[in-house]
Amino acid sequence: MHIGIVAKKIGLSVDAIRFYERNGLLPRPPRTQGGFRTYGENDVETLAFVRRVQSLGFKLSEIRGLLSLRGNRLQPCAPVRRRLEEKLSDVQQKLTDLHKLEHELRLALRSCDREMRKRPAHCPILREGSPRKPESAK
Amino acid sequence: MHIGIVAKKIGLSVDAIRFYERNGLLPRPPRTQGGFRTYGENDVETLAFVRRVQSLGFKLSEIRGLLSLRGNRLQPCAPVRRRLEEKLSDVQQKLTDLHKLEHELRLALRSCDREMRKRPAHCPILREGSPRKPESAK
DNA sequence: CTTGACTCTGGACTATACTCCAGGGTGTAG
DNA sequence: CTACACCCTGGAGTATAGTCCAGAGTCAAG
Repeated sequence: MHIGIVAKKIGLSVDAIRFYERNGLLPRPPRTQGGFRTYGENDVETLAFVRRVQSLGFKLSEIRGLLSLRGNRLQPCAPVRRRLEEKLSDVQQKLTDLHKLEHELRLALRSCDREMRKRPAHCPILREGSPRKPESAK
Repeated sequence: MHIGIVAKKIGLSVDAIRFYERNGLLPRPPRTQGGFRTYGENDVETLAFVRRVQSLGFKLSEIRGLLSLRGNRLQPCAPVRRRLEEKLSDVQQKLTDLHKLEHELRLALRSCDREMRKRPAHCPILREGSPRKPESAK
């Protein structure tokens, strides 16, 4: 299979596949005399695996680590589990942060609303520190 | 005030302040004969504002927009409100996405756990597509 | 005036995950 | 054999928010 076929099969760009190869996410495939890459089914599966764990929030650098586990004859669950747990706790941290942010935004909106009813042309958010004035006093 | 003092006051690096200036987040201050930037209190306030809205999740490019509102004599709440709402809905979208991701990760962990009890050396995550084998059949 | 701390500019570098390009070569159907 | 689609390499570019650097100049105290 030439690279374009593989790209179509898994919904990646040709460039992305070559990029993965350069970055050690896909082994260097055999070439034709002319230098064209020739892929087999297992390459397609590798790429599918990459996509899947990427959708679980793993970065390419982390996926490299997973792929090396995958290359062993024994495929122990434990290290994978550990990585999944780490990722889960990252996600939970982000959720916490975003919840806080949501709260902050709601507070800001509320302060906007209160002020808008009274003095709609004096936004309390904007007035936290005012811009350089044209040299009025002193 | 020289740049270093301002940097210390608001907890930014000197480089960051110059970076903000280059990117239109801070007006170009007057200079000494020797070319040193000289800042006033309003610059400190502007920078404090930048930090604050940044902590609300706004990017520098968005902050530029807010700053231009801030420059008006009238400081209408409505456009600020609109931006806050947009940001809130972005955050909510991200929360939704992350919740989904959390769910996916839990599923993956569970499938790992089930398998680990039975065949601890055959991770189901890794086995979704297997690596290139040394040319066995065909 | 000397010294030491500070500041100036311009440009390169960081990480992430790719995309896009030119200028050339290859594969294959007809 | 000729098209034409496809592929090759290497390098540049994208967005984000800065950091770090060299080499030079400046400020303020003593």
